[in-house]
Amino acid sequence: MSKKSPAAIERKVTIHDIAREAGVSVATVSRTFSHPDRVREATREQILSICEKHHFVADAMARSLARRRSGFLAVIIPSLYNSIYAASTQAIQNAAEAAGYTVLIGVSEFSKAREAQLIRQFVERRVEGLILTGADRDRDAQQLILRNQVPSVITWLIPPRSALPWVSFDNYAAAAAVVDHLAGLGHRRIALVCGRTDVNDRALARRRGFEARMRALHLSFGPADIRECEFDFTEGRKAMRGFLDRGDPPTAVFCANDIVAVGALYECQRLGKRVPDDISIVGFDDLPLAQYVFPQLTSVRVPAAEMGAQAVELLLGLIAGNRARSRTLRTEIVVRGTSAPPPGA
Amino acid sequence: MSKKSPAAIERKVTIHDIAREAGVSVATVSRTFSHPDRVREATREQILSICEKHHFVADAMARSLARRRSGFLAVIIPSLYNSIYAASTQAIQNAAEAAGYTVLIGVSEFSKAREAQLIRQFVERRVEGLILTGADRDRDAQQLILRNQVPSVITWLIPPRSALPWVSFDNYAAAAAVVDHLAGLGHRRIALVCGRTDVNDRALARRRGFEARMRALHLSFGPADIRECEFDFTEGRKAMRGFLDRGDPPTAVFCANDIVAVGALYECQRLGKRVPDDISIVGFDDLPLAQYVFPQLTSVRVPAAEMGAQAVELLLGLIAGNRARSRTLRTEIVVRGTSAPPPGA
DNA sequence: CCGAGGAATGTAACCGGTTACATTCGCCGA
DNA sequence: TCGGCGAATGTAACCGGTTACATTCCTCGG
Repeated sequence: MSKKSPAAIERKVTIHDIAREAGVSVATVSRTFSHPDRVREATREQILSICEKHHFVADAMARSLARRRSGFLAVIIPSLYNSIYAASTQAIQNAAEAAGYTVLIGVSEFSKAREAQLIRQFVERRVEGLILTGADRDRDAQQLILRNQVPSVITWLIPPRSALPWVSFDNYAAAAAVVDHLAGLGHRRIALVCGRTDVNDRALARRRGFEARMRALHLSFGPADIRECEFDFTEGRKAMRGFLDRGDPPTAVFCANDIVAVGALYECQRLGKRVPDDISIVGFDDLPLAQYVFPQLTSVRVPAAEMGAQAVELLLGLIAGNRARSRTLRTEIVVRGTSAPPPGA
Repeated sequence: MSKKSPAAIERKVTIHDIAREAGVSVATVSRTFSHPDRVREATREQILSICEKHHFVADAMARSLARRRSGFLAVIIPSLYNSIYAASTQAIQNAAEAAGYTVLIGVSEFSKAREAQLIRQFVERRVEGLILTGADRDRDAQQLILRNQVPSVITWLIPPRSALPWVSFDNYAAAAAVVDHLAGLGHRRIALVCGRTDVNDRALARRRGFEARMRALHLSFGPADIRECEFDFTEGRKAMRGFLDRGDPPTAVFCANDIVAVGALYECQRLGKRVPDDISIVGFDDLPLAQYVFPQLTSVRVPAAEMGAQAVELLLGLIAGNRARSRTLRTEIVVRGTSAPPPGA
């Protein structure tokens, strides 16, 4: 139907063009989209058909500016590689989408500087809300959030004391529960492999939980029983190797991350150590991966998707002006094939 | 220094506020950020210190509108769970960031409708460039891209014929190479497990490559030798079970995805089939996971990060008005412990 | 001493929408 | 017949920046 116009030179069509062609004012065109009920049906249909004809797509940036609402929510996660964040991020996406928001995803790569940069970018973009991972961040970035009063929620950690609300499970308690599980099976010598506590406050919380419960149960452990490393398969192997090389290796190893746990498991198998007969291994996160290995990995299930969804819910409340009500979610140990009583028990 | 003003009522500070306080025009304030060299140093420093004092953060949306440049690049991937996309996406992020762009990530969840919706959103946001996965998409969405002349690049697939340029490896050839590898080891009965070819044109390309090379080598195969399924561990187990239950199972199984391959491997181990002695398995993507299992998985390495980086490079060229030069990247079979000559060879 | 010319800054239009308020218009009841 | 009222639409300011062009102010050579 439509005669081809010289597409090459065609400037982007605006509501002014539409208004001119329809013989109405820009206000009417605008209303056709924003408040259709306030435009007579005949007018509306005529305008819509002209828009159709020119493939008009309204400029969301201009709209955001005029409405003083960006329509953006942002989330910052440490890594795309660890698929545990996929679950929470996807849940965030879905919940945000349902509420009409677009989600900006920032990946900090465990760097405070990078995270600060992302936060600044997001504030510049005037995100309406922000979902953060952990609570340990650059001072200026934190100030930026507070001063600009960007509604924010902390996830993956219950912050010790924070100006910001949270939706998270309790890393400290979850780690302590793993110690209970292993001690309950009869283990006395339990080692820990966790993330780098200097750049990762979630790892720190897990470590503290482990240490506290070990002490409470009068189970002795020394510096050699605790290893910090990146979330990496090879690191898990190395850590396990380190334990096994000792004169009196632990009978159980708690890896505060499944990838590391699988690395540890692999190393045991390579060295002829039977899991769980000779040594028990417990992971954390309950990634799909935990079920892919043989024997399947005992791990701590974390409510990632639920956390994401609830974080958005809380955030929407904050944006609407409600008071913040932090939420603590439950974790659960999924006992599978890598944890059993110690040898000779 | 600064006297506390009633923070609660404080409206967001704009360049007008800054200009007033500094006794200059808004143009000078704007220039202080956009063209610092065009402002006298004394003036600039005074303005900057006032900005500092009020924690002024320029509004990126207003800036985008005025400059007619959103500063957004967008990428659409099918899933966050498959960590192979993490690598390309991260590379895209880094390259885009380096060029001063912010990346919008869209997850289509293998749905054409969802993808179309994302594309529309991105066009509304006036993204300056778009990185797509595959070439099989909603007609209207495709039209939207073309008519609005959004610079775009297709990744993960070399499109059969497309108006859009691509940066990808060759799924068809890579699958054929796997057949060569297995046939070279002496296998004659080779089965395939691949993704759902109705919603995934990358899976289709792999399947076609498999079929073509099998025929070229005069290796017979029937419908029972090919299974399509989701990228899922359990699906891999089921598929392998299906093959093993037959009277004459294949001696090699090519899984066009590592997750599925690991599922297949797991099922073999569970049923007492030795890999690779009794049966060979080859995966695709060479995820980190491939090295986590025992024996380690033979798989096809795909240049995900390189693809992402080059896609951005091409995109930046397109945005700058250069002609599109599609690029084809190389894949490589990484031979590990799951592929060997068939029994009795 | 004067005018040219460049540096610094100001003026105001503009980006593409939204919306408060004003205006127009038709209909209805008094 | 007329004022009032609500629905439909128009007018124009505004969102918060950018920038072309104009203006002001110096410096300096002739």
